[in-house]
Amino acid sequence: MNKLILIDGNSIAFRAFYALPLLSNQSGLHTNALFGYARLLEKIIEDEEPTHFLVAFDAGKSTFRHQAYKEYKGGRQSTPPELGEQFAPIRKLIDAYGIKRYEVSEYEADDIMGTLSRMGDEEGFKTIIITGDKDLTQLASEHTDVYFTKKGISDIEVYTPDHVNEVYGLKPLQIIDLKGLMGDKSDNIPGVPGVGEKTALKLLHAYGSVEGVYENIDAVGGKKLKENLTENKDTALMSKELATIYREVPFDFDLDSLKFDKDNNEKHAIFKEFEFNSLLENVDAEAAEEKEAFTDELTDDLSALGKNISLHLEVHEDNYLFNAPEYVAVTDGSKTFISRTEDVDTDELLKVLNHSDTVNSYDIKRQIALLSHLGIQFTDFTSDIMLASFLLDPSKKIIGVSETVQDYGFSIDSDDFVYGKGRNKKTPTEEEMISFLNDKVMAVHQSLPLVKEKLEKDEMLELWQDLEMPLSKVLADMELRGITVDVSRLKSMQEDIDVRLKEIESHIYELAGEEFNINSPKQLGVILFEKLALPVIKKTKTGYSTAVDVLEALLNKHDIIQYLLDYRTLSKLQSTYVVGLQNEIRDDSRIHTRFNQTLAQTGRLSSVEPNLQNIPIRIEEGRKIRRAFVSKDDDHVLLALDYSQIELRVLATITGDVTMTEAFSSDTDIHTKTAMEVFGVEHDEVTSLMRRNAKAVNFGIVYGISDYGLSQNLHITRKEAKAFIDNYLDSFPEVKQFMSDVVQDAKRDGYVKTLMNRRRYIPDIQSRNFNARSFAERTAMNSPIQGSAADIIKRAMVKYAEDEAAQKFNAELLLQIHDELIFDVPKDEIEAFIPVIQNIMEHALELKVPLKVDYGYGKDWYEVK
DNA sequence: GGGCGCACGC
DNA sequence: GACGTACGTGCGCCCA
Repeated sequence: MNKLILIDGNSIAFRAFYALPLLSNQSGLHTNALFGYARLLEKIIEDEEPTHFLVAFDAGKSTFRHQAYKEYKGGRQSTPPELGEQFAPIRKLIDAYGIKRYEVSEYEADDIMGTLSRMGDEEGFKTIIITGDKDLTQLASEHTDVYFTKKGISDIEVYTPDHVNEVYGLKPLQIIDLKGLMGDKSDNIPGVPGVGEKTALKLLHAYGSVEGVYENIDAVGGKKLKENLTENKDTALMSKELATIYREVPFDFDLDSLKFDKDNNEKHAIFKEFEFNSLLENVDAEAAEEKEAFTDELTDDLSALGKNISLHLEVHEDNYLFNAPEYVAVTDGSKTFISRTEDVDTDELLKVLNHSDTVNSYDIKRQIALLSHLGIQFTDFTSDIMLASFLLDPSKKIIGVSETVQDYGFSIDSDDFVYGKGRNKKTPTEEEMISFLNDKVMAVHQSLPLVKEKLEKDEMLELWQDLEMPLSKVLADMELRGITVDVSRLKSMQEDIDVRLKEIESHIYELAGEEFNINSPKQLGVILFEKLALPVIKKTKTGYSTAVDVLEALLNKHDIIQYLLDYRTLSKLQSTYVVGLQNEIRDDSRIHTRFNQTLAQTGRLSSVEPNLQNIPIRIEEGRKIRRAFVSKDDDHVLLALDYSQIELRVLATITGDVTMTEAFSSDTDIHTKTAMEVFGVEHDEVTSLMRRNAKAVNFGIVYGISDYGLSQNLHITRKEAKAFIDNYLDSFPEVKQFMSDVVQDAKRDGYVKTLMNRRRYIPDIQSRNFNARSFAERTAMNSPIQGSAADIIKRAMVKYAEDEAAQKFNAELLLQIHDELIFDVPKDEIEAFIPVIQNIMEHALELKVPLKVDYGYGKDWYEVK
């Protein structure tokens, strides 16, 4: 039987809001009404199993009732902002459930529901109306129940005609007469003065309706009551009319279009956004029950698979470099091979891979490394779902196959669910793994066409196929190769620093008058700002700030400060680098970092375990760490090549700024040139201070910092910083134009893009919050610059790997540090190799200005400067 | 185990 | 005037 659910959208929102304490999610949105709503929807869907569903909202401020009586619904308290902000998300929530919603000016939700319930009655539907408004009970009928939410929203009172009779001794339609006589405070319906519920019911029991009361007015007892009734006859009749739900709203849709399918929804994503963790678990559990989604044929014969396959090697640990795969799964979309790794014939597997037309996967870099554990050298993957997903929206956190394929409508168990987390960690049985991996590899396989379609639509197919995928293979090589580290150099540094730290420590204790944990900002704060009573410069959320800039401001106030600064520098070196790096050296005397290709919003890479993109260089003390990174042997050297001012060259290209383009074309020092323009002086008049200021402004442009950030860098006021930026923009009008254009683009499209079409979505560009919007604007301005620079060096890496001449050399790419590449090169090839790689880098992408690559080489990373 | 303060690079 | 201000990684501390 058809079952139609009609929800009174606004009424339930209010009920849910007042029923629950004020919750909010991490982005600061209040979510209590939303949560109550979601819980109600869950309950209704579970208990009632509706076939048709609609949520009706009040839309118009002026309905036909207002025209009849302008005070209608007057005097209502205004909606609290904490609830107001939830109305739009509530609509989003309803959409995510796949539930239709409707609102129309002129009519109220009551009228929409009244009309639909009439239509339902006529067509033999069972209809349930859910509301927090008793007026609606007038709609109860043989086929229509009215669910009234009492205190809270989960406590429901069901109004059938019988129950209306039990409660009021009336027929449902007489509710209108009841309101006509007694009025309704909440809707500002007046009714008859002096007539409350008791009197009204008495009158209706005797005379049936408002009209009946007046037909028998002489029989009405009580002088005052009769007088009131007589004097307010018009009001009573009007009140009745106002309370009458209109059941002939003209719709441009029929009941059929309200069809509801509980399995067709996007609940998972929306629960995540609102942080409804308890509901999320339900969704995951449901998904687990339905895990027979892919009931496909398992085969133990790899060679039985077709030519278009997806491969997935599974190991739970993050670090694929040092953990061998436990299972191998391969599918062609209809037959799937799954086996424990030790039972796989690796020769057979390699043969199958080599003879396939296409090999699809999720995270091919990981797969390449895992294959190498099996002695299989295979890199010829044709697609990578993970990389695609990242390109489609880099703000989406890449977690795993399950979370990614969710976007393409596949619901499979998450890794966290299968392997457990924290104290619930578990080792799944082989049977569980086979079922899990079958889902996983099938979901990866079946996502591919959808992924490609989206990439095509967003014009990123090329970026994916010709840049990110080949880059993944280059990065796999680099990770597997590692960089040689001379542990003895770190050991001797460690001993040296240990001695010096102890020495500094004793000075600090002496000056403080007691021993304490210098590494604890909390304890240090007490010493400095309470015991030594130094002035508090800055506070953090949790107490006194003891950051470098604070300490520097206190330098001349107390002798302890210099020791603290030295201690900080040395202990950072010791813990993170000298000791930290030793812990990462493997049996091959090398460090194997991993590059994350799907994290940084701008398209940059990042590096973990360890991070080799932040090895000290600025301070001599720290720079010595680089002595530990050495060439593979005495016949090799390390070669470092870095792009000079790549971001500003990109900026010159994107904006077409004439002055800047000219400066780069003639290889002028860009910071000096900037100073000349900003300060309006000749070349020889640029002081070192001017150049430093200009350099900081350029830095700000590249990284998208605010006037505040610039003021902090230069130790000037925000006003002065703003003046610098304004001067800069006036000096480079094309840059100024670009900055305003790109913000407009972001507003229009919702995203900005790089020279190679990499996107970054900027939703906050529309924000009413000044800070959020300002930040979004700077992001819009900066992302194309930094992102294009990332595109360029990535392209250089790929071109290098694909360049026949370059590959003839025995050079090995070791590291990428945003604008720099580090190679290990045979000594006898170095002179010949440099121009080849330099040329590749400088022509990775043709800009309007030349790209310039500087280089240095030596026996270790310190020497390459 | 997670949040925070801090510091390193680009 | 708004009130927190490039990104990312990793360390030690501290609290649960």
